[in-house]
Amino acid sequence: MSPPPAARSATLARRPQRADGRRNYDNILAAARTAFDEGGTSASLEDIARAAGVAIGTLYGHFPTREALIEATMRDGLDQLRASADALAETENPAAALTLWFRQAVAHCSTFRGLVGLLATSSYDEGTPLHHACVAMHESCGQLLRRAQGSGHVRADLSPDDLFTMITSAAWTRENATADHDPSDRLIDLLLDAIIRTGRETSAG
Amino acid sequence: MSPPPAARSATLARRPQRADGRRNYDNILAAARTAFDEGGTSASLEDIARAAGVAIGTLYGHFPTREALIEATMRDGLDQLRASADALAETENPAAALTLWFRQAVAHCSTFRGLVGLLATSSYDEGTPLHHACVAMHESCGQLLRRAQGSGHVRADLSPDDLFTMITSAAWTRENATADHDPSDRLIDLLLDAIIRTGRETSAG
DNA sequence: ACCTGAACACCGTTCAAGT
DNA sequence: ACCTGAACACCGTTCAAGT
Repeated sequence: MSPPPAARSATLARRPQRADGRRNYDNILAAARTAFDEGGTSASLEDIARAAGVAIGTLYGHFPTREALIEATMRDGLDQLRASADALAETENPAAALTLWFRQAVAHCSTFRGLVGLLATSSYDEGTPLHHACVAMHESCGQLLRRAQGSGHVRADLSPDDLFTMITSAAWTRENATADHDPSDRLIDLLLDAIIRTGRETSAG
Repeated sequence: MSPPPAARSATLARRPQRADGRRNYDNILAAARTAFDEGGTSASLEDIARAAGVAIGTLYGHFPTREALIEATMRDGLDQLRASADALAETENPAAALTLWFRQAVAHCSTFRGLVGLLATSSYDEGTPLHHACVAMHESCGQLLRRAQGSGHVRADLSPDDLFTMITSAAWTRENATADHDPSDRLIDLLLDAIIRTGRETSAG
């Protein structure tokens, strides 16, 4: 009765087989990155198609929804973020690993204006293109958090979800920052201060 | 050479003198509150005009920009928030006053989806309709913060701007919450934990 | 398998004409 | 002073026709 697994990811963009399709796909993605970078995730799709040199129907053929296009532009970056968590989980100082990854995660989530809002709503909404990315981020949060808590440097009552909320709220603050005034770094310091207890057991508890 | 004070607030909506205009103004405001409540601050202005029983031109006549309309729907609420800060500044427990007002401020800033984003960008952008509200909030932050810091219950390196950033980030988190999952209360607790030091000097330091 | 662009729907905003 | 609604511009989205 339930839909096959493929149906869940039916809205996800896939790089086409044919050479001309792949070229268009890549051009649209490149144009989208530029447009989202300048105008946020609500940038005009017609402008993106025009900049990519394709008809608007071609854009929709590859990316059925705006969110699918956004997801595709972020896929590599979010894969990198997960890889970074895996690598940091092997380093010697769990608290330092957590704080470093926290800052990386905030940077990734504030890549485009509007992105973090999508991440926040995708987190508990299965079937959205960005849901998978949110699950991956939760897993990375848990991975680094458990180790940091095990070493006694991070308050034990903190959940991966708490960490995710802190990251997205800081990313939203950065998203709204201007060159003149960016309170996000200070907010990150305050948030990390709230959860990290330095100078406890030095290492292997 | 600089424009007269009136020019600054030229974009602010004013309740008209004539009876028919005042009736339309009030109807538009009521319709806007309903629409923003349901669809966020990007709700259709044509729908609002229709619900208010006026032509679209009438809406623009009273509220030259979307932001002016949003500001008008929030004016009373934000005045109340300032009055609440003034009242709480007279109570005996400065730390309790600060935490209580913090929660009230978060609630006000998350009245409509999209509002807090406007507040964040209006904060350092003079001439926007909501700038005055942001200045008022900063003043309330400073008022309650100074007293709480004076009593030794709040870390001394915290600025009114830090507090404002914390409030908006929590409000954004609430804005994106669903009935199933609202991490904003927990985030508020973590943020307040980060700045409040309970059990120090009990009262008059 | 993929591309095209006309067609439709919808909305923001302005403004000349009205009372 | 205030109201009206047609007019224009712009964009999202679909789909029949093409290669």
